[in-house]
Amino acid sequence: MTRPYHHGDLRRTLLAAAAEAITESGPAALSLRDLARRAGVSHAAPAHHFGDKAGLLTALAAEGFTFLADELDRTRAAGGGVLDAGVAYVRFAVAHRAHFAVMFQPELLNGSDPELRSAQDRASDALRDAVASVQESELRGAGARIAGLSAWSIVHGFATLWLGGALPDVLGDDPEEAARQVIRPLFARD
Amino acid sequence: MTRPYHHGDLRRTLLAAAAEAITESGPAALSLRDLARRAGVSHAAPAHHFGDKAGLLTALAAEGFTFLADELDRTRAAGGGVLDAGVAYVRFAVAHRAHFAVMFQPELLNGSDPELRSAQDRASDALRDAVASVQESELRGAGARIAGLSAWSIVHGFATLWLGGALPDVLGDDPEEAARQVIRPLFARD
DNA sequence: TGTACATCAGTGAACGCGCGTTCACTGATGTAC
DNA sequence: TGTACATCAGTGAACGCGCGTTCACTGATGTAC
Repeated sequence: MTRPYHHGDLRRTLLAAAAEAITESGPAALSLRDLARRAGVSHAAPAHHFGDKAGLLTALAAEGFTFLADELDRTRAAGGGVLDAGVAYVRFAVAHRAHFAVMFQPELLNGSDPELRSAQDRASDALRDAVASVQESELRGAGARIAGLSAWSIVHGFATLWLGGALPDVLGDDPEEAARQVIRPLFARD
Repeated sequence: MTRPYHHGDLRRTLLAAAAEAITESGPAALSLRDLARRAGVSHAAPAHHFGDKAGLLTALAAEGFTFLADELDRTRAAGGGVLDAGVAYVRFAVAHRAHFAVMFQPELLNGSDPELRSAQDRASDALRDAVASVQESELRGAGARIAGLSAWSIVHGFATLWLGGALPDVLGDDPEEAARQVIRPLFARD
Protein backbone atom coordinates (compact mmCIF):
# COMPACT_ATOMS: atom_id res chain seq x y z
CA MET A 1 0.00 0.00 0.00
CA THR A 2 2.57 2.53 1.12
CA ARG A 3 5.18 3.63 -1.35
CA PRO A 4 8.28 1.46 -1.05
CA TYR A 5 11.48 3.08 0.08
CA HIS A 6 13.34 2.26 -3.09
CA HIS A 7 11.73 3.55 -6.20
CA GLY A 8 13.11 0.91 -8.52
CA ASP A 9 13.65 2.92 -11.67
CA LEU A 10 13.93 6.49 -10.53
CA ARG A 11 16.41 7.51 -13.19
CA ARG A 12 14.01 6.58 -15.98
CA THR A 13 11.08 8.13 -14.16
CA LEU A 14 12.96 11.40 -13.70
CA LEU A 15 13.88 11.53 -17.38
CA ALA A 16 10.25 11.00 -18.32
CA ALA A 17 9.15 13.70 -15.87
CA ALA A 18 11.75 16.05 -17.32
CA ALA A 19 10.47 15.43 -20.85
CA GLU A 20 6.96 16.15 -19.67
CA ALA A 21 7.95 19.34 -17.86
CA ILE A 22 9.96 20.61 -20.81
CA THR A 23 7.12 19.88 -23.21
CA GLU A 24 4.86 21.96 -21.00
CA SER A 25 7.05 24.97 -20.45
CA GLY A 26 10.47 24.65 -22.01
CA PRO A 27 13.89 23.83 -20.59
CA ALA A 28 14.14 27.25 -18.96
CA ALA A 29 11.50 26.49 -16.35
CA LEU A 30 12.94 23.14 -15.37
CA SER A 31 13.93 22.61 -11.73
CA LEU A 32 15.18 19.50 -10.00
CA ARG A 33 12.78 20.03 -7.14
CA ASP A 34 9.86 20.13 -9.53
CA LEU A 35 10.97 16.86 -11.09
CA ALA A 36 11.22 15.25 -7.67
CA ARG A 37 7.68 16.39 -6.98
CA ARG A 38 6.42 14.94 -10.26
CA ALA A 39 8.17 11.66 -9.53
CA GLY A 40 6.77 11.58 -5.99
CA VAL A 41 10.17 11.45 -4.42
CA SER A 42 12.18 13.56 -1.99
CA HIS A 43 13.61 16.73 -3.46
CA ALA A 44 17.19 15.66 -2.90
CA ALA A 45 16.84 12.42 -4.84
CA PRO A 46 17.51 13.73 -8.37
CA ALA A 47 20.99 14.87 -7.40
CA HIS A 48 21.86 11.22 -6.70
CA HIS A 49 21.33 10.32 -10.32
CA PHE A 50 22.32 13.37 -12.31
CA GLY A 51 24.36 15.61 -10.06
CA ASP A 52 22.81 18.79 -11.38
CA LYS A 53 20.50 20.21 -14.00
CA ALA A 54 23.09 20.09 -16.77
CA GLY A 55 23.68 16.43 -15.98
CA LEU A 56 20.02 15.68 -16.34
CA LEU A 57 19.64 17.60 -19.58
CA THR A 58 22.73 15.88 -20.92
CA ALA A 59 21.19 12.49 -20.19
CA LEU A 60 18.00 13.64 -21.88
CA ALA A 61 19.88 14.84 -24.95
CA ALA A 62 21.80 11.56 -25.14
CA GLU A 63 18.53 9.67 -24.99
CA GLY A 64 17.21 11.93 -27.76
CA PHE A 65 20.13 11.18 -30.08
CA THR A 66 19.63 7.49 -29.45
CA PHE A 67 15.92 7.71 -30.26
CA LEU A 68 16.73 9.63 -33.43
CA ALA A 69 19.30 7.08 -34.54
CA ASP A 70 16.78 4.29 -33.86
CA GLU A 71 14.16 6.04 -35.93
CA LEU A 72 16.54 6.57 -38.84
CA ASP A 73 17.83 3.01 -38.72
CA ARG A 74 14.31 1.67 -38.72
CA THR A 75 13.42 3.75 -41.76
CA ARG A 76 16.50 2.58 -43.57
CA ALA A 77 15.83 -1.05 -42.69
CA ALA A 78 12.37 -0.67 -44.17
CA GLY A 79 13.96 0.35 -47.46
CA GLY A 80 13.19 4.06 -47.17
CA GLY A 81 15.10 6.68 -49.16
CA VAL A 82 16.33 10.15 -48.22
CA LEU A 83 12.90 11.64 -48.33
CA ASP A 84 11.64 9.04 -45.88
CA ALA A 85 14.62 9.66 -43.64
CA GLY A 86 13.74 13.34 -43.64
CA VAL A 87 10.18 12.58 -42.69
CA ALA A 88 11.47 10.27 -39.96
CA TYR A 89 13.57 13.11 -38.59
CA VAL A 90 10.49 15.31 -38.38
CA ARG A 91 8.47 12.48 -36.84
CA PHE A 92 11.12 12.11 -34.17
CA ALA A 93 11.18 15.85 -33.42
CA VAL A 94 7.41 16.02 -33.04
CA ALA A 95 7.13 12.86 -30.97
CA HIS A 96 9.97 13.87 -28.67
CA ARG A 97 9.86 17.61 -28.70
CA ALA A 98 11.41 17.95 -25.26
CA HIS A 99 14.43 15.90 -26.29
CA PHE A 100 14.66 17.80 -29.55
CA ALA A 101 14.52 21.13 -27.73
CA VAL A 102 17.58 20.22 -25.71
CA MET A 103 19.74 18.32 -28.20
CA PHE A 104 21.05 21.30 -30.12
CA GLN A 105 21.55 23.74 -27.28
CA PRO A 106 25.13 23.04 -26.23
CA GLU A 107 25.08 25.70 -23.52
CA LEU A 108 22.65 23.56 -21.55
CA LEU A 109 24.74 20.39 -21.75
CA ASN A 110 27.97 18.81 -20.56
CA GLY A 111 29.43 18.54 -24.03
CA SER A 112 32.19 16.19 -22.94
CA ASP A 113 29.92 13.56 -21.41
CA PRO A 114 30.90 10.21 -22.98
CA GLU A 115 27.35 8.89 -23.14
CA LEU A 116 26.25 12.02 -24.97
CA ARG A 117 29.18 11.82 -27.34
CA SER A 118 28.55 8.26 -28.31
CA ALA A 119 24.83 8.86 -28.82
CA GLN A 120 25.67 11.84 -31.04
CA ASP A 121 28.03 9.70 -33.04
CA ARG A 122 25.38 7.04 -33.57
CA ALA A 123 22.90 9.65 -34.76
CA SER A 124 25.31 11.30 -37.15
CA ASP A 125 26.30 7.92 -38.60
CA ALA A 126 22.64 7.19 -39.21
CA LEU A 127 22.18 10.59 -40.85
CA ARG A 128 25.20 10.03 -43.03
CA ASP A 129 23.92 6.64 -44.12
CA ALA A 130 20.54 8.09 -45.02
CA VAL A 131 22.10 10.78 -47.14
CA ALA A 132 24.48 8.37 -48.84
CA SER A 133 21.51 6.98 -50.70
CA VAL A 134 20.91 10.23 -52.59
CA GLN A 135 21.86 10.03 -56.22
CA GLU A 136 24.28 12.69 -57.34
CA SER A 137 21.82 13.79 -59.99
CA GLU A 138 19.10 14.31 -57.43
CA LEU A 139 20.90 17.22 -55.91
CA ARG A 140 22.10 18.79 -59.12
CA GLY A 141 25.76 18.18 -58.83
CA ALA A 142 26.30 19.19 -55.24
CA GLY A 143 28.87 16.95 -53.58
CA ALA A 144 27.56 14.25 -51.30
CA ARG A 145 28.84 16.05 -48.23
CA ILE A 146 27.05 19.27 -49.03
CA ALA A 147 23.98 17.34 -50.13
CA GLY A 148 23.77 15.80 -46.69
CA LEU A 149 23.96 19.18 -44.99
CA SER A 150 21.29 20.60 -47.26
CA ALA A 151 19.02 17.72 -46.39
CA TRP A 152 19.73 18.03 -42.71
CA SER A 153 19.15 21.79 -42.78
CA ILE A 154 15.80 21.56 -44.50
CA VAL A 155 14.37 18.92 -42.20
CA HIS A 156 15.81 20.51 -39.09
CA GLY A 157 14.43 23.87 -40.10
CA PHE A 158 11.04 22.46 -40.91
CA ALA A 159 10.85 20.63 -37.58
CA THR A 160 11.91 23.71 -35.63
CA LEU A 161 9.46 26.01 -37.37
CA TRP A 162 6.65 23.47 -37.04
CA LEU A 163 7.25 23.05 -33.32
CA GLY A 164 7.50 26.81 -32.87
CA GLY A 165 4.06 27.17 -34.46
CA ALA A 166 5.53 29.45 -37.10
CA LEU A 167 4.23 27.66 -40.18
CA PRO A 168 0.96 28.64 -41.85
CA ASP A 169 -2.23 26.62 -41.49
CA VAL A 170 -2.26 25.73 -45.18
CA LEU A 171 -0.01 22.80 -44.38
CA GLY A 172 -2.67 21.03 -42.37
CA ASP A 173 -2.44 19.11 -39.10
CA ASP A 174 -0.23 16.21 -40.03
CA PRO A 175 3.44 17.10 -39.62
CA GLU A 176 4.68 14.14 -41.65
CA GLU A 177 2.50 14.89 -44.63
CA ALA A 178 3.44 18.57 -44.42
CA ALA A 179 7.12 17.72 -44.12
CA ARG A 180 6.98 15.52 -47.19
CA GLN A 181 5.58 18.38 -49.27
CA VAL A 182 8.09 20.92 -48.05
CA ILE A 183 11.13 18.67 -48.28
CA ARG A 184 10.36 17.19 -51.69
CA PRO A 185 11.58 20.16 -53.78
CA LEU A 186 15.12 19.48 -52.57
CA PHE A 187 15.10 15.92 -53.88
CA ALA A 188 12.51 15.31 -56.53
CA ARG A 189 13.81 14.51 -59.98
CA ASP A 190 12.48 16.59 -62.83
CA MET B 1 30.71 63.09 -12.81
CA THR B 2 28.06 61.23 -10.87
CA ARG B 3 25.50 59.24 -12.75
CA PRO B 4 22.42 61.32 -13.47
CA TYR B 5 19.16 60.30 -11.92
CA HIS B 6 17.46 59.76 -15.23
CA HIS B 7 19.17 57.30 -17.47
CA GLY B 8 17.93 58.78 -20.69
CA ASP B 9 17.51 55.67 -22.81
CA LEU B 10 17.11 52.87 -20.35
CA ARG B 11 14.74 50.86 -22.46
CA ARG B 12 17.24 50.55 -25.27
CA THR B 13 20.07 49.89 -22.86
CA LEU B 14 18.13 47.10 -21.20
CA LEU B 15 17.37 45.46 -24.52
CA ALA B 16 21.04 45.59 -25.46
CA ALA B 17 22.01 44.13 -22.08
CA ALA B 18 19.45 41.38 -22.55
CA ALA B 19 20.87 40.52 -25.97
CA GLU B 20 24.33 40.37 -24.45
CA ALA B 21 23.23 38.19 -21.55
CA ILE B 22 21.33 35.80 -23.80
CA THR B 23 24.26 35.52 -26.17
CA GLU B 24 26.41 34.54 -23.21
CA SER B 25 24.18 32.00 -21.57
CA GLY B 26 20.84 31.62 -23.27
CA PRO B 27 17.37 32.93 -22.46
CA ALA B 28 17.02 30.45 -19.59
CA ALA B 29 19.57 32.23 -17.41
CA LEU B 30 18.11 35.70 -17.92
CA SER B 31 16.98 37.66 -14.87
CA LEU B 32 15.68 41.19 -14.62
CA ARG B 33 17.96 41.89 -11.67
CA ASP B 34 20.97 40.85 -13.70
CA LEU B 35 19.95 43.19 -16.50
CA ALA B 36 19.58 46.04 -14.04
CA ARG B 37 23.10 45.33 -12.80
CA ARG B 38 24.48 45.30 -16.34
CA ALA B 39 22.73 48.59 -17.07
CA GLY B 40 23.99 50.10 -13.80
CA VAL B 41 20.53 50.84 -12.59
CA SER B 42 18.40 49.90 -9.60
CA HIS B 43 16.97 46.40 -9.70
CA ALA B 44 13.39 47.59 -9.80
CA ALA B 45 13.87 49.75 -12.85
CA PRO B 46 13.36 47.12 -15.59
CA ALA B 47 9.82 46.45 -14.40
CA HIS B 48 8.97 50.06 -15.26
CA HIS B 49 9.67 49.40 -18.90
CA PHE B 50 8.73 45.81 -19.52
CA GLY B 51 6.57 44.66 -16.65
CA ASP B 52 8.12 41.22 -16.49
CA LYS B 53 10.53 38.87 -18.21
CA ALA B 54 8.06 37.83 -20.89
CA GLY B 55 7.48 41.49 -21.68
CA LEU B 56 11.16 42.06 -22.16
CA LEU B 57 11.64 38.98 -24.32
CA THR B 58 8.63 40.00 -26.36
CA ALA B 59 10.17 43.39 -27.01
CA LEU B 60 13.42 41.68 -27.96
CA ALA B 61 11.65 39.33 -30.35
CA ALA B 62 9.79 42.22 -31.93
CA GLU B 63 13.07 44.05 -32.43
CA GLY B 64 14.45 40.86 -33.99
CA PHE B 65 11.64 40.57 -36.53
CA THR B 66 12.16 44.21 -37.43
CA PHE B 67 15.89 43.71 -37.93
CA LEU B 68 15.19 40.66 -40.07
CA ALA B 69 12.70 42.53 -42.22
CA ASP B 70 15.20 45.37 -42.63
CA GLU B 71 17.90 42.95 -43.72
CA LEU B 72 15.64 41.26 -46.25
CA ASP B 73 14.37 44.56 -47.64
CA ARG B 74 17.92 45.79 -48.03
CA THR B 75 18.91 42.67 -49.94
CA ARG B 76 15.91 42.98 -52.18
CA ALA B 77 16.57 46.66 -52.82
CA ALA B 78 20.09 45.74 -53.90
CA GLY B 79 18.65 43.45 -56.53
CA GLY B 80 19.37 40.18 -54.74
CA GLY B 81 17.48 36.98 -55.56
CA VAL B 82 16.17 34.21 -53.34
CA LEU B 83 19.59 32.80 -52.70
CA ASP B 84 20.78 36.18 -51.47
CA ALA B 85 17.71 36.51 -49.30
CA GLY B 86 18.55 33.14 -47.76
CA VAL B 87 22.08 34.26 -47.06
CA ALA B 88 20.71 37.47 -45.55
CA TYR B 89 18.52 35.40 -43.23
CA VAL B 90 21.57 33.52 -42.02
CA ARG B 91 23.55 36.74 -41.68
CA PHE B 92 20.80 38.14 -39.50
CA ALA B 93 20.68 35.03 -37.31
CA VAL B 94 24.43 35.05 -36.74
CA ALA B 95 24.65 38.80 -36.12
CA HIS B 96 21.71 38.79 -33.72
CA ARG B 97 21.78 35.34 -32.24
CA ALA B 98 20.08 36.42 -29.02
CA HIS B 99 17.15 37.86 -30.92
CA PHE B 100 17.02 34.81 -33.13
CA ALA B 101 17.06 32.49 -30.11
CA VAL B 102 13.93 34.12 -28.75
CA MET B 103 11.90 34.83 -31.88
CA PHE B 104 10.64 31.30 -32.48
CA GLN B 105 9.99 30.21 -28.92
CA PRO B 106 6.38 31.26 -28.39
CA GLU B 107 6.29 29.93 -24.83
CA LEU B 108 8.66 32.73 -23.81
CA LEU B 109 6.61 35.52 -25.36
CA ASN B 110 3.36 37.40 -25.06
CA GLY B 111 2.03 36.23 -28.38
CA SER B 112 -0.72 38.79 -28.46
CA ASP B 113 1.50 41.85 -28.06
CA PRO B 114 0.61 44.25 -30.88
CA GLU B 115 4.17 45.42 -31.44
CA LEU B 116 5.31 41.83 -31.77
CA ARG B 117 2.49 41.02 -34.13
CA SER B 118 3.19 43.89 -36.45
CA ALA B 119 6.93 43.16 -36.52
CA GLN B 120 6.15 39.53 -37.36
CA ASP B 121 3.88 40.66 -40.15
CA ARG B 122 6.56 42.90 -41.60
CA ALA B 123 9.08 40.05 -41.54
CA SER B 124 6.74 37.57 -43.13
CA ASP B 125 5.85 40.05 -45.87
CA ALA B 126 9.54 40.50 -46.57
CA LEU B 127 10.04 36.73 -46.66
CA ARG B 128 7.11 36.31 -49.02
CA ASP B 129 8.48 38.99 -51.34
CA ALA B 130 11.87 37.32 -51.43
CA VAL B 131 10.37 33.99 -52.31
CA ALA B 132 8.10 35.49 -54.96
CA SER B 133 11.14 36.01 -57.11
CA VAL B 134 11.79 32.27 -57.49
CA GLN B 135 10.99 30.97 -60.89
CA GLU B 136 8.62 28.06 -60.94
CA SER B 137 11.18 26.00 -62.83
CA GLU B 138 13.79 26.62 -60.17
CA LEU B 139 11.89 24.57 -57.67
CA ARG B 140 10.86 21.80 -59.96
CA GLY B 141 7.18 22.40 -60.09
CA ALA B 142 6.45 22.96 -56.45
CA GLY B 143 3.82 25.65 -55.96
CA ALA B 144 5.07 29.08 -54.92
CA ARG B 145 3.63 28.68 -51.45
CA ILE B 146 5.41 25.41 -50.81
CA ALA B 147 8.54 26.76 -52.46
CA GLY B 148 8.62 29.56 -49.93
CA LEU B 149 8.33 27.18 -47.01
CA SER B 150 11.08 24.97 -48.41
CA ALA B 151 13.34 27.97 -48.69
CA TRP B 152 12.48 29.19 -45.24
CA SER B 153 13.03 25.74 -43.75
CA ILE B 154 16.45 25.26 -45.28
CA VAL B 155 17.82 28.64 -44.20
CA HIS B 156 16.24 28.44 -40.77
CA GLY B 157 17.62 24.95 -40.27
CA PHE B 158 21.05 25.96 -41.45
CA ALA B 159 21.14 28.97 -39.15
CA THR B 160 19.97 26.96 -36.15
CA LEU B 161 22.47 24.17 -36.69
CA TRP B 162 25.28 26.63 -37.32
CA LEU B 163 24.53 28.53 -34.11
CA GLY B 164 24.24 25.27 -32.18
CA GLY B 165 27.72 24.34 -33.34
CA ALA B 166 26.34 21.17 -34.88
CA LEU B 167 27.78 21.55 -38.38
CA PRO B 168 31.12 20.01 -39.38
CA ASP B 169 34.31 22.01 -39.72
CA VAL B 170 34.50 21.32 -43.45
CA LEU B 171 32.26 24.31 -44.00
CA GLY B 172 34.87 26.76 -42.78
CA ASP B 173 34.51 29.84 -40.60
CA ASP B 174 32.35 32.08 -42.72
CA PRO B 175 28.67 31.43 -42.13
CA GLU B 176 27.53 33.29 -45.24
CA GLU B 177 29.82 31.40 -47.56
CA ALA B 178 28.85 28.14 -45.93
CA ALA B 179 25.15 29.00 -46.14
CA ARG B 180 25.45 29.75 -49.83
CA GLN B 181 26.89 26.31 -50.51
CA VAL B 182 24.32 24.47 -48.46
CA ILE B 183 21.30 26.41 -49.70
CA ARG B 184 22.22 26.37 -53.39
CA PRO B 185 21.06 22.79 -54.13
CA LEU B 186 17.48 23.88 -53.48
CA PHE B 187 17.58 26.60 -56.11
CA ALA B 188 20.29 26.12 -58.70
CA ARG B 189 19.15 25.40 -62.23
CA ASP B 190 20.62 22.34 -63.89
C1' DT C 1 18.79 -22.20 5.07
C1' DG C 2 20.45 -18.57 8.03
C1' DT C 3 23.24 -14.71 9.57
C1' DA C 4 26.39 -10.65 9.10
C1' DC C 5 27.79 -7.03 6.68
C1' DA C 6 28.77 -3.85 2.83
C1' DT C 7 26.62 -1.13 -0.49
C1' DC C 8 23.60 1.83 -2.29
C1' DA C 9 19.09 4.49 -3.04
C1' DG C 10 16.42 7.69 -1.09
C1' DT C 11 15.10 10.83 3.20
C1' DG C 12 14.21 15.13 5.40
C1' DA C 13 15.83 19.04 7.91
C1' DA C 14 18.68 22.92 7.39
C1' DC C 15 21.23 26.58 5.04
C1' DG C 16 22.02 30.58 2.29
C1' DC C 17 20.98 32.81 -2.13
C1' DG C 18 19.02 35.25 -5.97
C1' DC C 19 14.87 36.11 -7.63
C1' DG C 20 10.37 38.94 -8.70
C1' DT C 21 7.22 42.13 -6.73
C1' DT C 22 5.52 45.86 -4.00
C1' DC C 23 5.51 50.56 -2.39
C1' DA C 24 6.33 54.97 -0.55
C1' DC C 25 9.78 57.93 -2.06
C1' DT C 26 12.69 61.39 -4.74
C1' DG C 27 14.84 63.62 -8.44
C1' DA C 28 14.39 65.49 -13.17
C1' DT C 29 11.73 67.26 -17.05
C1' DG C 30 8.38 69.65 -19.49
C1' DT C 31 4.49 72.67 -19.84
C1' DA C 32 1.05 76.28 -18.56
C1' DC C 33 0.60 80.77 -17.35
C1' DT D 1 12.07 85.43 -17.95
C1' DG D 2 10.22 83.32 -13.92
C1' DT D 3 7.28 80.36 -11.10
C1' DA D 4 4.11 76.45 -10.05
C1' DC D 5 2.74 72.14 -10.88
C1' DA D 6 1.91 67.67 -13.13
C1' DT D 7 4.17 63.84 -14.93
C1' DC D 8 7.21 60.42 -15.20
C1' DA D 9 11.71 57.71 -14.56
C1' DG D 10 14.24 55.61 -11.36
C1' DT D 11 15.30 54.47 -6.10
C1' DG D 12 16.00 51.46 -2.29
C1' DA D 13 14.21 48.90 1.49
C1' DA D 14 11.37 45.11 2.46
C1' DC D 15 8.87 40.80 1.70
C1' DG D 16 8.17 35.99 0.76
C1' DC D 17 9.41 32.17 -2.29
C1' DG D 18 11.50 28.39 -4.68
C1' DC D 19 15.73 26.99 -5.65
C1' DG D 20 20.25 24.04 -5.27
C1' DT D 21 23.26 21.96 -2.04
C1' DT D 22 24.81 19.69 2.07
C1' DC D 23 24.70 16.07 5.45
C1' DA D 24 23.76 12.79 8.89
C1' DC D 25 20.39 9.41 8.56
C1' DT D 26 17.60 5.10 7.38
C1' DG D 27 15.63 1.51 4.83
C1' DA D 28 16.32 -2.10 1.30
C1' DT D 29 19.18 -5.23 -1.37
C1' DG D 30 22.65 -8.34 -2.46
C1' DT D 31 26.53 -11.16 -1.37
C1' DA D 32 29.90 -13.89 1.44
C1' DC D 33 30.27 -17.49 4.37
